[in-house]
Amino acid sequence: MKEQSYFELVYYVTQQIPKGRVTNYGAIADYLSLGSARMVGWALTQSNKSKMGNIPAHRVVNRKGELSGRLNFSTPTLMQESLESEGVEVVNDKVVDFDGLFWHPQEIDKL
DNA sequence: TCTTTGACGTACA
DNA sequence: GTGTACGCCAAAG
Repeated sequence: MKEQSYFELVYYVTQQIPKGRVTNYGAIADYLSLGSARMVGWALTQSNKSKMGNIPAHRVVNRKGELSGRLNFSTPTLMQESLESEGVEVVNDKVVDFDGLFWHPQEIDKL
């Protein structure tokens, strides 16, 4: 992969997240060596604001498995609805069995 | 240019 | 378990 802007890398990783699985900002940031999980959130914020609606940002949650960024979506419920639509149980804005559904970006290298 | 803010995470009291 | 503090880096004002 060529050197791209950090947000493009985040887009790529986010798109590689398998359906029904989730990951967190820290994992992506560490995988891309961004040095800060905030960069991931920043990129995702730009992604939803941009015309790029292909970014499954709803599969990215914080370390606790909480849907911290749902307010940034078109509608606050879109994130939860999308996850539940993929088979991910969400209760009280948190992913159920987050530890079990967690997906490591490092899996991309295995593909 | 400096300051503030942010979809975070870890450490510590 | 909760609240505070700090690091991290980029964008916006």
